[in-house]
Amino acid sequence: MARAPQHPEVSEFELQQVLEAIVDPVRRSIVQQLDAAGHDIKCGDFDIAVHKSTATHHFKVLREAGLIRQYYVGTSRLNALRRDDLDKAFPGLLDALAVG
Amino acid sequence: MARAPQHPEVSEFELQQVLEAIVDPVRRSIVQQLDAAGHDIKCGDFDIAVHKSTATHHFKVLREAGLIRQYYVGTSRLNALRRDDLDKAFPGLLDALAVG
DNA sequence: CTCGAAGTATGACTACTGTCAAACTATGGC
DNA sequence: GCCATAGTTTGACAGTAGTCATACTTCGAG
Repeated sequence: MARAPQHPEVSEFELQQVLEAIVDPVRRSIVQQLDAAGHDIKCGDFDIAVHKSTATHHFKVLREAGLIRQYYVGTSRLNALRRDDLDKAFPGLLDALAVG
Repeated sequence: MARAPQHPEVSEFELQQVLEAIVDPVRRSIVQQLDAAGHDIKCGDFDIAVHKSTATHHFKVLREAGLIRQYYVGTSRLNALRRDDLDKAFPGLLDALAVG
Protein backbone atom coordinates (compact mmCIF):
# COMPACT_ATOMS: atom_id res chain seq x y z
CA MET A 1 0.00 0.00 0.00
CA ALA A 2 1.61 3.22 -1.09
CA ARG A 3 1.97 5.44 1.94
CA ALA A 4 2.14 8.72 0.05
CA PRO A 5 0.32 8.66 -3.28
CA GLN A 6 1.36 11.12 -5.97
CA HIS A 7 -0.74 14.21 -6.54
CA PRO A 8 -0.06 16.66 -9.37
CA GLU A 9 0.34 20.37 -8.67
CA VAL A 10 -2.23 22.74 -10.11
CA SER A 11 0.39 23.96 -12.57
CA GLU A 12 0.73 20.42 -13.83
CA PHE A 13 -2.96 19.89 -14.56
CA GLU A 14 -3.70 19.01 -18.16
CA LEU A 15 -7.11 19.48 -19.71
CA GLN A 16 -6.78 16.39 -21.85
CA GLN A 17 -6.07 14.24 -18.82
CA VAL A 18 -8.94 15.77 -16.84
CA LEU A 19 -11.36 15.17 -19.70
CA GLU A 20 -10.23 11.58 -20.09
CA ALA A 21 -10.80 11.13 -16.37
CA ILE A 22 -14.33 12.50 -16.26
CA VAL A 23 -15.55 10.98 -19.50
CA ASP A 24 -15.92 7.63 -17.77
CA PRO A 25 -19.40 7.39 -16.21
CA VAL A 26 -18.15 5.64 -13.08
CA ARG A 27 -15.51 8.28 -12.46
CA ARG A 28 -17.85 11.14 -13.20
CA SER A 29 -20.25 9.63 -10.71
CA ILE A 30 -17.50 9.55 -8.09
CA VAL A 31 -16.80 13.23 -8.68
CA GLN A 32 -20.48 14.11 -8.51
CA GLN A 33 -20.95 12.15 -5.29
CA LEU A 34 -18.04 14.00 -3.74
CA ASP A 35 -19.38 17.32 -4.94
CA ALA A 36 -22.90 16.61 -3.70
CA ALA A 37 -21.75 15.32 -0.32
CA GLY A 38 -19.59 18.31 0.46
CA HIS A 39 -17.26 16.18 2.56
CA ASP A 40 -14.59 13.54 1.99
CA ILE A 41 -15.70 9.96 1.31
CA LYS A 42 -14.04 6.60 1.92
CA CYS A 43 -13.31 4.45 -1.13
CA GLY A 44 -15.70 1.81 0.14
CA ASP A 45 -18.54 4.20 0.77
CA PHE A 46 -19.19 5.27 -2.79
CA ASP A 47 -22.22 4.03 -4.65
CA ILE A 48 -20.55 2.40 -7.63
CA ALA A 49 -21.32 -0.82 -9.45
CA VAL A 50 -17.86 -2.17 -10.13
CA HIS A 51 -15.44 -4.55 -8.46
CA LYS A 52 -13.14 -3.29 -5.71
CA SER A 53 -10.02 -3.56 -7.84
CA THR A 54 -11.70 -1.69 -10.66
CA ALA A 55 -12.63 1.06 -8.24
CA THR A 56 -8.99 1.35 -7.19
CA HIS A 57 -8.10 1.86 -10.83
CA HIS A 58 -10.69 4.64 -11.21
CA PHE A 59 -9.50 6.43 -8.07
CA LYS A 60 -5.97 6.33 -9.39
CA VAL A 61 -6.99 7.89 -12.70
CA LEU A 62 -8.90 10.64 -10.89
CA ARG A 63 -6.01 11.29 -8.53
CA GLU A 64 -3.38 11.46 -11.27
CA ALA A 65 -5.54 13.87 -13.25
CA GLY A 66 -5.80 16.11 -10.19
CA LEU A 67 -9.51 15.69 -9.58
CA ILE A 68 -9.26 14.15 -6.15
CA ARG A 69 -6.83 14.06 -3.25
CA GLN A 70 -6.38 10.81 -1.34
CA TYR A 71 -5.11 10.25 2.19
CA TYR A 72 -5.15 7.43 4.68
CA VAL A 73 -6.98 7.26 7.98
CA GLY A 74 -6.29 3.88 9.49
CA THR A 75 -6.96 1.23 6.86
CA SER A 76 -9.39 3.48 5.06
CA ARG A 77 -8.50 5.80 2.25
CA LEU A 78 -10.37 9.04 2.11
CA ASN A 79 -11.12 10.95 -1.07
CA ALA A 80 -11.41 14.72 -1.32
CA LEU A 81 -12.57 16.69 -4.34
CA ARG A 82 -9.92 19.25 -5.35
CA ARG A 83 -12.50 21.87 -6.18
CA ASP A 84 -10.38 24.98 -5.51
CA ASP A 85 -7.47 23.63 -7.53
CA LEU A 86 -9.72 22.67 -10.41
CA ASP A 87 -11.47 26.03 -10.40
CA LYS A 88 -8.07 27.67 -10.64
CA ALA A 89 -6.90 25.53 -13.54
CA PHE A 90 -10.19 25.19 -15.45
CA PRO A 91 -12.71 27.79 -14.30
CA GLY A 92 -16.30 26.70 -14.73
CA LEU A 93 -15.51 23.15 -15.75
CA LEU A 94 -16.63 21.45 -12.56
CA ASP A 95 -19.81 23.49 -12.36
CA ALA A 96 -20.66 22.64 -15.95
CA LEU A 97 -20.33 18.95 -15.15
CA ALA A 98 -22.48 19.04 -12.04
CA VAL A 99 -25.47 19.85 -14.21
CA GLY A 100 -25.70 16.52 -15.99
CA MET B 1 -24.26 11.51 -49.74
CA ALA B 2 -27.00 12.19 -47.25
CA ARG B 3 -28.81 15.34 -48.27
CA ALA B 4 -30.15 16.15 -44.82
CA PRO B 5 -27.97 14.91 -41.98
CA GLN B 6 -29.57 14.30 -38.59
CA HIS B 7 -29.14 16.88 -35.86
CA PRO B 8 -30.39 16.35 -32.31
CA GLU B 9 -32.64 18.89 -30.62
CA VAL B 10 -31.31 20.73 -27.60
CA SER B 11 -33.69 18.72 -25.44
CA GLU B 12 -32.04 15.57 -26.70
CA PHE B 13 -28.51 16.57 -25.81
CA GLU B 14 -26.77 14.16 -23.45
CA LEU B 15 -23.79 15.16 -21.36
CA GLN B 16 -22.19 11.75 -21.67
CA GLN B 17 -22.33 11.94 -25.45
CA VAL B 18 -20.96 15.49 -25.50
CA LEU B 19 -18.08 14.52 -23.25
CA GLU B 20 -17.25 11.48 -25.35
CA ALA B 21 -17.22 13.77 -28.38
CA ILE B 22 -14.88 16.40 -27.00
CA VAL B 23 -12.50 14.04 -25.22
CA ASP B 24 -10.89 13.19 -28.53
CA PRO B 25 -8.08 15.67 -29.26
CA VAL B 26 -8.88 15.90 -32.95
CA ARG B 27 -12.54 16.63 -32.28
CA ARG B 28 -11.77 19.12 -29.54
CA SER B 29 -9.44 20.87 -31.95
CA ILE B 30 -12.24 21.10 -34.49
CA VAL B 31 -14.52 22.69 -31.91
CA GLN B 32 -11.81 25.13 -30.85
CA GLN B 33 -11.06 26.12 -34.43
CA LEU B 34 -14.74 26.82 -35.01
CA ASP B 35 -14.95 28.80 -31.81
CA ALA B 36 -11.83 30.81 -32.56
CA ALA B 37 -12.81 31.52 -36.16
CA GLY B 38 -16.24 32.85 -35.32
CA HIS B 39 -17.62 31.67 -38.66
CA ASP B 40 -18.51 28.38 -40.32
CA ILE B 41 -15.73 26.27 -41.82
CA LYS B 42 -15.64 23.75 -44.65
CA CYS B 43 -14.67 20.19 -43.76
CA GLY B 44 -11.59 20.44 -45.91
CA ASP B 45 -10.41 23.72 -44.43
CA PHE B 46 -9.72 22.50 -40.92
CA ASP B 47 -6.18 22.05 -39.71
CA ILE B 48 -6.29 18.40 -38.73
CA ALA B 49 -3.74 15.65 -39.18
CA VAL B 50 -5.93 12.71 -40.12
CA HIS B 51 -7.18 11.08 -43.28
CA LYS B 52 -10.26 12.44 -45.01
CA SER B 53 -12.39 9.45 -44.10
CA THR B 54 -11.32 9.73 -40.46
CA ALA B 55 -12.33 13.37 -40.49
CA THR B 56 -15.76 12.41 -41.78
CA HIS B 57 -16.10 10.08 -38.82
CA HIS B 58 -15.15 12.84 -36.36
CA PHE B 59 -17.60 15.30 -37.88
CA LYS B 60 -20.33 12.72 -37.57
CA VAL B 61 -19.60 12.18 -33.88
CA LEU B 62 -19.62 15.91 -33.23
CA ARG B 63 -22.84 16.36 -35.17
CA GLU B 64 -24.68 13.52 -33.43
CA ALA B 65 -23.63 14.87 -30.04
CA GLY B 66 -25.03 18.26 -30.96
CA LEU B 67 -21.76 20.18 -31.03
CA ILE B 68 -21.88 21.19 -34.68
CA ARG B 69 -24.44 21.72 -37.39
CA GLN B 70 -23.63 20.66 -40.94
CA TYR B 71 -25.11 21.87 -44.21
CA TYR B 72 -24.17 21.67 -47.85
CA VAL B 73 -23.13 24.45 -50.16
CA GLY B 74 -22.42 22.94 -53.54
CA THR B 75 -20.05 20.02 -53.04
CA SER B 76 -18.72 21.49 -49.84
CA ARG B 77 -20.06 20.76 -46.40
CA LEU B 78 -19.98 23.61 -43.94
CA ASN B 79 -19.69 23.20 -40.20
CA ALA B 80 -21.19 25.55 -37.63
CA LEU B 81 -20.58 25.49 -33.90
CA ARG B 82 -23.91 25.19 -32.02
CA ARG B 83 -22.79 27.55 -29.30
CA ASP B 84 -26.22 28.87 -28.28
CA ASP B 85 -27.71 25.40 -28.08
CA LEU B 86 -24.78 24.11 -26.05
CA ASP B 87 -24.90 27.06 -23.68
CA LYS B 88 -28.56 26.31 -23.11
CA ALA B 89 -28.00 22.63 -22.40
CA PHE B 90 -24.69 22.84 -20.54
CA PRO B 91 -23.98 26.39 -19.39
CA GLY B 92 -20.30 27.17 -19.06
CA LEU B 93 -19.07 23.95 -20.61
CA LEU B 94 -17.88 25.37 -23.90
CA ASP B 95 -16.17 28.30 -22.22
CA ALA B 96 -14.37 25.96 -19.84
CA LEU B 97 -13.03 23.99 -22.78
CA ALA B 98 -11.81 26.98 -24.72
CA VAL B 99 -9.25 27.63 -22.00
CA GLY B 100 -7.08 24.58 -22.64
C1' DC C 1 -0.06 -12.19 17.99
C1' DT C 2 -3.67 -13.37 15.11
C1' DC C 3 -7.53 -12.23 12.45
C1' DG C 4 -10.57 -9.46 9.73
C1' DA C 5 -11.31 -5.33 7.07
C1' DA C 6 -9.80 -2.04 3.48
C1' DG C 7 -7.60 -1.31 -0.36
C1' DT C 8 -3.65 -2.44 -3.92
C1' DA C 9 -1.15 -4.95 -7.61
C1' DT C 10 -0.96 -8.01 -11.33
C1' DG C 11 -2.57 -10.57 -15.14
C1' DA C 12 -5.97 -11.84 -18.49
C1' DC C 13 -9.81 -10.90 -21.33
C1' DT C 14 -13.15 -8.13 -24.04
C1' DA C 15 -14.96 -4.42 -26.34
C1' DC C 16 -14.57 -0.26 -28.27
C1' DT C 17 -12.53 3.36 -30.99
C1' DG C 18 -9.43 5.85 -33.89
C1' DT C 19 -7.10 5.06 -38.05
C1' DC C 20 -6.33 4.28 -42.98
C1' DA C 21 -7.23 2.46 -47.72
C1' DA C 22 -10.10 1.82 -51.44
C1' DA C 23 -14.30 2.26 -53.77
C1' DC C 24 -18.24 5.10 -54.26
C1' DT C 25 -21.51 9.37 -54.82
C1' DA C 26 -22.81 13.90 -55.75
C1' DT C 27 -22.00 18.53 -57.43
C1' DG C 28 -20.13 22.24 -60.42
C1' DG C 29 -17.40 23.79 -64.39
C1' DC C 30 -15.85 23.35 -69.02
C1' DG D 1 -21.44 14.71 -71.40
C1' DC D 2 -16.95 14.43 -68.83
C1' DC D 3 -13.93 15.27 -65.45
C1' DA D 4 -12.15 17.12 -61.21
C1' DT D 5 -13.36 18.13 -56.51
C1' DA D 6 -15.44 17.24 -51.91
C1' DG D 7 -16.91 14.26 -48.97
C1' DT D 8 -19.01 9.41 -47.63
C1' DT D 9 -19.15 4.42 -46.94
C1' DT D 10 -17.36 0.12 -45.93
C1' DG D 11 -14.03 -3.01 -44.24
C1' DA D 12 -9.99 -4.19 -41.79
C1' DC D 13 -6.64 -3.52 -38.23
C1' DA D 14 -4.15 -2.06 -33.98
C1' DG D 15 -4.01 -0.05 -29.63
C1' DT D 16 -6.14 1.03 -25.47
C1' DA D 17 -9.20 1.07 -21.61
C1' DG D 18 -12.60 -0.96 -18.48
C1' DT D 19 -13.52 -5.11 -16.17
C1' DC D 20 -12.93 -9.02 -12.98
C1' DA D 21 -10.45 -12.62 -10.21
C1' DT D 22 -6.81 -13.71 -7.43
C1' DA D 23 -3.15 -12.88 -4.47
C1' DC D 24 -1.01 -9.59 -1.59
C1' DT D 25 -0.16 -5.69 1.93
C1' DT D 26 -1.25 -2.79 5.67
C1' DC D 27 -3.57 -1.38 9.71
C1' DG D 28 -6.63 -1.80 13.86
C1' DA D 29 -9.13 -4.65 17.17
C1' DG D 30 -9.37 -8.17 20.45
